[in-house]
Amino acid sequence: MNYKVKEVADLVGISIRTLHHYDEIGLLSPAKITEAGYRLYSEEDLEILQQILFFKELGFSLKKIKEIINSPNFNREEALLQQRKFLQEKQQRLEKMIETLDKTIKYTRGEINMSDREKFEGFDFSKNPYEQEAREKWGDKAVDHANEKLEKLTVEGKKALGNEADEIYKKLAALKDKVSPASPEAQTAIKEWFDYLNINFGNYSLQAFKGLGQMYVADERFTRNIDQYGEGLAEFMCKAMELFADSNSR
Amino acid sequence: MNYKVKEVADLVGISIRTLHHYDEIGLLSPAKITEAGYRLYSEEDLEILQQILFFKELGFSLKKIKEIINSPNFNREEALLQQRKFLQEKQQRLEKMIETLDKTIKYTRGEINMSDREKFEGFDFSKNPYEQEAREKWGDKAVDHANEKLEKLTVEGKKALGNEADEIYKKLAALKDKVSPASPEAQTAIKEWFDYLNINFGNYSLQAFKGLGQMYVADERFTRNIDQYGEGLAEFMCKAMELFADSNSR
DNA sequence: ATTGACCATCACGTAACGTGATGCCTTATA
DNA sequence: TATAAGGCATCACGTTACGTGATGGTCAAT
Repeated sequence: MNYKVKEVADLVGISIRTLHHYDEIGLLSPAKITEAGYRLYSEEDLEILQQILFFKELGFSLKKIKEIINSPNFNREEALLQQRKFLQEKQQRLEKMIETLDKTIKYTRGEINMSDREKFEGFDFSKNPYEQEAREKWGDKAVDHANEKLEKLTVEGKKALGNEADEIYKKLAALKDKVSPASPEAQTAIKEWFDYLNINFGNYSLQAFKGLGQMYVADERFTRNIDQYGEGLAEFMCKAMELFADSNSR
Repeated sequence: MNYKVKEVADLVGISIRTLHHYDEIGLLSPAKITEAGYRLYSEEDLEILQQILFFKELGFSLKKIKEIINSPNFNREEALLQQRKFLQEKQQRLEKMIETLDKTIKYTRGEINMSDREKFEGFDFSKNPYEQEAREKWGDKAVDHANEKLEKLTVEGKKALGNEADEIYKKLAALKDKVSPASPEAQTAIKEWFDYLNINFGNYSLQAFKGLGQMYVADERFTRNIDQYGEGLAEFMCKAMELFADSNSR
């Protein structure tokens, strides 16, 4: 049920260091940690890891992957279907490269002629060709949408005093240098934030709330907006939100 | 006829910086440089670049690629055929990943069950799976390392008589003007050489053995050393080694 | 003669780990 | 039950393959 680092590494064919790294950057943290500090990965962790590796195969950066799987409108099945499509496209690219290769072989034998352009058909090392499409699905539009609201709450909210969000931000900004994210004061303020979001925008699950917090630090646009209330506020909130979600679930 | 950096970059789909980088590390330097210092790439340069990118697609490091295409026994057509094979293997890996993906989709829908092992079929992010094979074809550090020792064996071996290597060299030197490299006598002596190398230095594949033979004539230092036992011995051995490798591999 | 697109060379930055070094944990075996 | 081997953890610095400006020369067209 619970895998240790080496077991996971051997099972999926990656290095232990890679797992450490993913933990470090918060991309994939093990479900449990023993008293001795050993990482224990659950079956669900494995499934997230699978997702991560599919995206990696497609050339996404870890940062992007993190954004995607933490996106509020990320959907497992949709992602899998999308990845299927991408993998097929990649296969076609490979097919084209093989054709180019075949032509080149004939060319070196002097059997045919080949233009310089033809010599590079199927090649595309420029940019990740899938990113644009993925961005439309999970990235900017969705994020922008959430961000728009947030911007109203931060930038304009600053002017519109008496705004509840503004008050909460200020309260948190004042707390962030004095107490830890785990402190009762911070957790109380974070609960206000949680309730505020649930009243004003759809309903946030604890999981989604935690994900949102991670977005605050993962996505620059959020970070910028939030940090207007004080440098490091985004990070402080992220931690507080995670703690809040973890301690209130189960 | 002559392409400037941006033209190459656009044609191939890589960045200008990449070309600069390849020049810096001596992987691909332009055929010409203008007075003003502009890089001008020839058609041949493009073909080398194509080779480089094929290898890159297969996950080889730039260092490895440099070693390969500078290897004395590098052969353009052979490389292309090898790459074709590798690309096809990669395609199959992708195929497997897609199958895994399909299974996973069904699995998330609860239609089927899936073991943790199955969830990662087709994955292999561990090591470059093609490197081993390429290593045998074009040789690598391990071979180079053994070659250093070999050099000592030829130079110093002459003095340390009774040395087995010395005996084999002498036997071959005596044969080279009397029989052909394909003769049973020569092949028997060459087999002794092959066994000797395998006993004394790691294990030589037949491919590596053949490559080593080609090195004897391609690299002056080897030629000089070997030919101390008799003019033309290096060439004789090269042919004998190639025949030995080809007839024993089937 | 000037402008704008292109070229060059630093030189520092970054991503995704690799690679020890050092020390605690655990488990099979004597 | 002791002990040794193998696994795990955390630094912390190294590496690969470029990205990203900054700064300044070059060239063809206006």
